[in-house]
Amino acid sequence: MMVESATETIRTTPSNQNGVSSLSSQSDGGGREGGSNGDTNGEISPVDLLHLQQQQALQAARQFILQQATGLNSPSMPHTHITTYKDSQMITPQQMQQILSPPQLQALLQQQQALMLQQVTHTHTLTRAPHKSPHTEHKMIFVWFSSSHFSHLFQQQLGNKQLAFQQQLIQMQQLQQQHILNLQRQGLVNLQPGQGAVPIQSLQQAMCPTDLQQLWKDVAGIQSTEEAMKHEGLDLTTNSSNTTSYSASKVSPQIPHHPLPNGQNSVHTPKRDSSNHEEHTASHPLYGHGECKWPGCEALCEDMGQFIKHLNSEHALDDRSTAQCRVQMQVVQQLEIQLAKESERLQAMMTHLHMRPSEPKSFNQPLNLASSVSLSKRESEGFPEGLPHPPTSAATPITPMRQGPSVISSSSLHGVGPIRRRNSDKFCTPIASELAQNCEFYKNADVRPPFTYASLIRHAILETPDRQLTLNEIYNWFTRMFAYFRRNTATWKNAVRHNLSLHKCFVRVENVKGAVWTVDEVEYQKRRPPKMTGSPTLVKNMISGLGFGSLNASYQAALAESSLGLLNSPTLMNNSTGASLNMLHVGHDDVSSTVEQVNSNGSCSPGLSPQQYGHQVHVKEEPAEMEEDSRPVSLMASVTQNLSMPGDERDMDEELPTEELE
DNA sequence: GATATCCTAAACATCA
DNA sequence: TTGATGTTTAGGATAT
Repeated sequence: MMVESATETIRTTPSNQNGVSSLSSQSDGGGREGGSNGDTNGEISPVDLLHLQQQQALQAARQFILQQATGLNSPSMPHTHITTYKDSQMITPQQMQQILSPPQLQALLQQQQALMLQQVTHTHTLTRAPHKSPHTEHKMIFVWFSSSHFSHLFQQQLGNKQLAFQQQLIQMQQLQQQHILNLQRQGLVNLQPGQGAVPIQSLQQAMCPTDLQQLWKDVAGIQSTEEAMKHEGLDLTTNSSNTTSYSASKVSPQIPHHPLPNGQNSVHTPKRDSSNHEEHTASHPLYGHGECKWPGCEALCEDMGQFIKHLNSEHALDDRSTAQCRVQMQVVQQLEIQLAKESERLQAMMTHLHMRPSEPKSFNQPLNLASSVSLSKRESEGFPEGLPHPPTSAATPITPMRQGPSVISSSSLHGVGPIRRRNSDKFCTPIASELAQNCEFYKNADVRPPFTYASLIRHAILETPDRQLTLNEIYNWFTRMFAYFRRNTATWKNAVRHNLSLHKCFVRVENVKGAVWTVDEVEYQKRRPPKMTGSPTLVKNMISGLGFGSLNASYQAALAESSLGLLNSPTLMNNSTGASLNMLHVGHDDVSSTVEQVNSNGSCSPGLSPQQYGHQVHVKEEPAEMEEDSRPVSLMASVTQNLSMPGDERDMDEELPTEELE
């Protein structure tokens, strides 16, 4: 048996490693793929991209020269831009993956978009005004001044005065190369020597999505500068004749030029208050919140009419608009490519995770699946909008990686299982919600649930209307809910029996139909170390600082908030009566157990009175008054109870009996 | 390192 | 006698 146990440990450990490695590989792979995207995809010509880059470099250089000629001291000397990645707000690919959720995925896509833009507009940032935040400045390391073509042009064009600038460029170039080499060593950039472009994904971590607008502005700024230079007789465009120009003639015919505002026929009433901006947004995708949504514009327009005028005057068909449109098109294309790849990866992941079909085992004892489902729904409804909702069906699964709850990504796949997962099990993982959300996953995947046997047993019992189960029913619940428990029968059944006998919280009751097991919540809560008592900050820190990486930040916040709600409740904080209050150890099995109990026993079981939650018949060794006090420790339920019964004072933390476990 | 918790394994008892 | 159920002990692993 020990051998079996050992092998099991070995078996689960790799699953953990696989999970981690999959995370890593996913992220890393994404980087590689992203990098190759820009190089190999057929929709965006690498030549075009390179030309675009060169053009941008030239423009930046022109602007730089202009500043030099006009005595402007460039605020953006190379050394001011090249910063170490430690300075940036980088996160590791693993971290990024762990926190990845649908909304975050959206942010990631935006990063992709920003990176695309950066590839096109990076160089001009060298001349950026000093007001630019350092966070953005550090991203300007990837420049393409190394282009020999660029240098050659400068050799021809620049006079003696510009030679100094050229030397500066060379220095910049060297610094950039050094930095790229450093990045290569860090594995952040997969660059071949002499390769001009940096893989998009490699830039990902150095790019802040919030700079997207600024980048667009910068694109516009370059164009404006170019126009200004033309006016000042510094037009160098003729020297870049062999580079891709932004002129309309160079734009591919299939490029959907931005619909000209001339054709707008939906001019609305000229004056509208800001509350109607959403309507405007709906009427024109480039107008919203009283602003022009043209990339990099943000011009304020009071109404649609003004916006139309603005659109006609500022964003007419010219070189700049065409270039911006082209860039935007590339952004979209890149996003589409990336989305396709991510979707494909997601599909592969789901296929992998569900490739093992659940065993065709019939369960002849329905165990309140309906209530479980309804509970699941209620919990899901309780999730903040935007939070990832785990799979509710095997047919439409969501990759566990995206799940906010820690079940799969941080626990199961990490191979810790129900065993020795105190952190998540006690403080973070709401069993009910986790099970509800990942119900199908656990039913189908041979993944060990990250809960203790005691927690699972308790949940199984509390899930039933009468809060009691026979041993066999508990068995069935385990096998029904978890594919993992459909094997290793002897092991876990023994463990179940062991837990039932060992823990005082499980009370054996002689019933009509035989012996059933119930849960003594008081005892169950006694098991919990009196943690997270008092300080809301402590609660939040505990929740957020326990290292369950996959736990969505919002989800953590939600949990913390729910806990805070309880802890901040004056009525709850000023309790004083005895036993029931022991239940309010908010720590332990879960801040969760709070949530979990809410769902299991509180609002989700309308037909069940609080008293029913406790032991019902022939509870051995339990004081009669216990039955009344052994209500669920649900935070919400407690809050509700306290609100509805102001006189029912309960002590939350004080006078908690010391550990008398076992 | 001590302690607590949890898991696993196993032996044993009871009962239908 | 057998299997299910229940109790208890022991040891290892992990986290605090």
